[in-house]
Amino acid sequence: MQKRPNKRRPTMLDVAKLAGVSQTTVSFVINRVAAVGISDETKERVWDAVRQLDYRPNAVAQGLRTKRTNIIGFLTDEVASTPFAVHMIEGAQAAAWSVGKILMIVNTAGDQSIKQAGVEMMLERQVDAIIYASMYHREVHPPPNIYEVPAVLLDCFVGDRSLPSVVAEEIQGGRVATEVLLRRGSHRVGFLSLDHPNEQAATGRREGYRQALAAYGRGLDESLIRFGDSTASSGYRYTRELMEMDEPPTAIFCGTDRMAMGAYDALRDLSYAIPADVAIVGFDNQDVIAAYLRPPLSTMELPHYKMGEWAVRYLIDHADSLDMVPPVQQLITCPFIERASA
Amino acid sequence: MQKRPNKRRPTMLDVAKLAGVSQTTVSFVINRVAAVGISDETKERVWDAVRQLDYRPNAVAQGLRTKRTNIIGFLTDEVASTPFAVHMIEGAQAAAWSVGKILMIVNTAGDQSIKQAGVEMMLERQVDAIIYASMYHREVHPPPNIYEVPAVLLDCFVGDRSLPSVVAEEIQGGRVATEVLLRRGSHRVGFLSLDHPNEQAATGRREGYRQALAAYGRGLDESLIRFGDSTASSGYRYTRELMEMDEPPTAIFCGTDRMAMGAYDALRDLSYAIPADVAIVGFDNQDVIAAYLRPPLSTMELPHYKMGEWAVRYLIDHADSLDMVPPVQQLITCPFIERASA
DNA sequence: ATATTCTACTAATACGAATTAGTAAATCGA
DNA sequence: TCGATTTACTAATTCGTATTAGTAGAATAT
Repeated sequence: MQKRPNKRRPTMLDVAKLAGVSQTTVSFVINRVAAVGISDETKERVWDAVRQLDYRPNAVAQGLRTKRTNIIGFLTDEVASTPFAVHMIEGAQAAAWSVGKILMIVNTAGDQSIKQAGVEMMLERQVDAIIYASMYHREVHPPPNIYEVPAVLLDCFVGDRSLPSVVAEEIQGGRVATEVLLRRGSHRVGFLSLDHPNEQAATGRREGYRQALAAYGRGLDESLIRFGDSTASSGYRYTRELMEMDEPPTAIFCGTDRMAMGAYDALRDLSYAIPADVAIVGFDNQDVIAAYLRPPLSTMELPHYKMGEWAVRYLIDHADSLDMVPPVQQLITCPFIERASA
Repeated sequence: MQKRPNKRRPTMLDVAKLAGVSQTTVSFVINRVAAVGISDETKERVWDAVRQLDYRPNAVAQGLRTKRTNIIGFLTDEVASTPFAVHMIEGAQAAAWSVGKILMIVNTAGDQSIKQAGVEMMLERQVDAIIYASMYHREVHPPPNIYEVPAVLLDCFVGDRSLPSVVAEEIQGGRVATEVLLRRGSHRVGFLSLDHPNEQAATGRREGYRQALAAYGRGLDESLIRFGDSTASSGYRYTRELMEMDEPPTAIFCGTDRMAMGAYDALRDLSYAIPADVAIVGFDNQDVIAAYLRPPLSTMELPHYKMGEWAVRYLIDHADSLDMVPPVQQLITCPFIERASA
């Protein structure tokens, strides 16, 4: 049986009585209100009573009175498909915790009506702000009632840029990844691209690839590019295609680590050594995969944790001034994680 | 700029005025209090006013008055190290959502003092219940104040069984995994075991392995067992060791999918075919890995989602009776996911 | 000595909803 | 036909805290 004491929790009034002062005084002491004079002796008595009763403030009552709940709503779409993106939640949670706030999470599983209801529920619960997170960088269409409260978009953005947002710098990531490959002397750099035409995660990395090539005075050779989804199978298939060309690439930039996982298998089946014959750079730095492939995968890290942190910090620092300034569109750099594949 | 309307949200009193009734009546209508007679016509007027003003109840005020917040606290340790375990959160969230409740998540990053403070914060916020989740099955020591509120342990348990808990049936999982291997005729089944002596995830799977062997009339051959941590490197090293024995195993039960990932590499390096030469069964059914190894990995699924669901359902169904019954220790079966490695 | 300013508190109220205890008018019962 | 019900509401209170507006009494100023 659960030994749960059923006695009513003490309130400020209980503390006040025990300390022989008014509830008002208790409130002043506990909240360290400086503008009011309370003798040290009284303060001591109050704190003693607090300790004796194990008094704990009722955050709900506080919330009602002050109209601040110190709760930040966190709305996500499909976490399932991208478990590594939970680092966004971790980052946000840590940042919130460090300033005494807490996250209320609703996972909408990609269902638009639940999104709407999710925002609605958060508003009912008087969250101080909302973070609307996508599990991969793309345009989103949050329910309109999100504008009722300070909000920031995490790893996504709205078409009219009417909400602040933090996203990964996909273009820079794509560029750096490609440059790493180019720099080690590969003249033919293949590219396994994500095929979603309207998602930044796909288009940004592609643009970065193009820019790097251009910086090295090369044009885009369409025959070196393949489009697929973010799976190992897709990576396997297209890597084989690439390597079975007359003049196969000597390096491949894989749009995601999962594709890289497939690429590894294809190269192994075709007896190519990594990185000796073909160098590989991935994207995402997905735990569980990147560090454990053999050889360990060099890849671009998606700064999920940092983005999560940034989102809540921004909310906390600019809660009041949000409607005074144009919504920031923040980019977070993707660091290159060097391992052994390039 | 964020187009955030600053007008005060309407309260019940505003609705009441517009509808020409008392606040009490509005409350009765909105909450469909049957015991009180309200004419249909009046109800209509109230609902009209609600719609006109876009009235939305203030859950904080409700919480203060009713002493139920419909918030369930969810305390986790290191999510980071086991991203696939977020399915527990998903399951819990979905179950909560389906009955109008919501999750408040705090990630303690394994720090005991934060755990304590986390529970404290949740109690301050008047959560209706707390779920204390571990990212892998083991004994835990939750802060004592958790007993102040209905609580259940998720993928963990306390030594004195004083709290209800849901965990994966590790023994059954280990047994089934081994039986699958035995059934296909392998006479020598190797085992890559987790080396944590006091974690069920380790000991349970080991015990299952032993039971299966016994059921087939075999004893434990210690030479076929290796102890390592849950990484691909560890899986690689010990699989090589096993396969370089005089009489190598013809099947290997890997304590985790990550170990299996390493085992695949080792077998490939030694030119053994999976499953023809060596059959493999993993454990966890970790997304991103299991389905994408080549050949796809047969493995035991850790029923994270179900455990998460169970936890909140249990809390909801038994909230009042928790202190009347001995704490349930619920086991959830690990299903075998057949793919191509065994 | 008296008006003024401090010092150290307290009384009263508000936050937004739920709920208990009524109440006026209509309906019923015999 | 007159008291008893029933119907359809409303007034007042409560939840636990923060905050504004006071208020005695002591210290200071003039």
